[in-house]
Amino acid sequence: MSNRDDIVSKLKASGVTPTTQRVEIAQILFARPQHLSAEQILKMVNQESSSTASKATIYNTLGLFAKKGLVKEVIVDPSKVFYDSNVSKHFHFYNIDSGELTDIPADAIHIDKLPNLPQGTESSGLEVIVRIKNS
Amino acid sequence: MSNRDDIVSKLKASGVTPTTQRVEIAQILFARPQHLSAEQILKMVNQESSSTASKATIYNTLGLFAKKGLVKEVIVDPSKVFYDSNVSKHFHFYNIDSGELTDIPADAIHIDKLPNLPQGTESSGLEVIVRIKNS
DNA sequence: TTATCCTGTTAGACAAAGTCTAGAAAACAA
DNA sequence: TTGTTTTCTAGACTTTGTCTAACAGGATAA
Ligand SMILES: [Mn+2]
Ligand SMILES: [Mn+2]
Ligand SMILES: [Zn+2]
Ligand SMILES: [Zn+2]
Repeated sequence: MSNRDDIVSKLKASGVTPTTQRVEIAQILFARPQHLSAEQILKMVNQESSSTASKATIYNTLGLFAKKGLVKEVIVDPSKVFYDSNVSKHFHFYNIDSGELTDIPADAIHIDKLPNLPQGTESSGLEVIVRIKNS
Repeated sequence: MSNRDDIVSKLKASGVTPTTQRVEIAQILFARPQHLSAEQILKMVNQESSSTASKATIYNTLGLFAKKGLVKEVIVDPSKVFYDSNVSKHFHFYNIDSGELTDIPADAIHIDKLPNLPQGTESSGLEVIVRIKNS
């Protein structure tokens, strides 16, 4: 998924017009499963890449990707959102000392008995976060 | 737990000097199990109360209460932290449409098989968030 | 071709949450 | 009381993220 044509196809398949900026951002994100903040992506686009993108475009694009299901927002740190390029079911360790976010495979946690949702609502995602600290 | 003396005892028991401002904030928080943001508490202290407190004191106090285990920070909304006056084990629904945070009793979810923690780390809390939306 | 339209990008102003600083006020100890 | 420490405070500051209004550039119509 690091090939430029694959990225373009992936965006098209999700109904996202593959502009220069979006393809740049997607190439960074989809190079491998990872957790990046908007600020990190902004820096990466404007350092390692040929083309550039503004802050507004970074946020617009990440919001669009999230809406289209291409990335998942992970909210574990009050100071910034992480964008996760792995959208398959999995959970997270969050190291509160280092700020490091790491994956827990879906099959490493088993949840039986989920509660009934409140009236008039439907599920929009299940999150499990194991906060850890250095010992 | 709405009695002023009880609040003072509770703070002392946790090693927190019961100053005027801390007792005010604690009275609001511990009146019942609830989820409040720093801004909400700031407003409540300066409207419904005899004494007042500054923004810095609200944040200092909430940080202190969290460190002493009197409240639990709940991070589900990227724009603000919720302070939970219920520190016993339980989980949360977060309605992304309304911003409402509600409790899931501990016994409504059963998790067996928790993953091994990464080397050199220890657990600091397990969070389960069921994101919901209005249907 | 040229005008018009539409979508996306942009700089930078703006908003909101939270942190920090330096001085004032309380609380405390002797 | 006097000296010492802790707490409180206003407001400047930082950071993340949003908004606006202008602009670019490709598609399309005439
Ligand atoms: Mn924020
Ligand atoms: Mn509960
Ligand atoms: Zn992940
Ligand atoms: Zn709760």
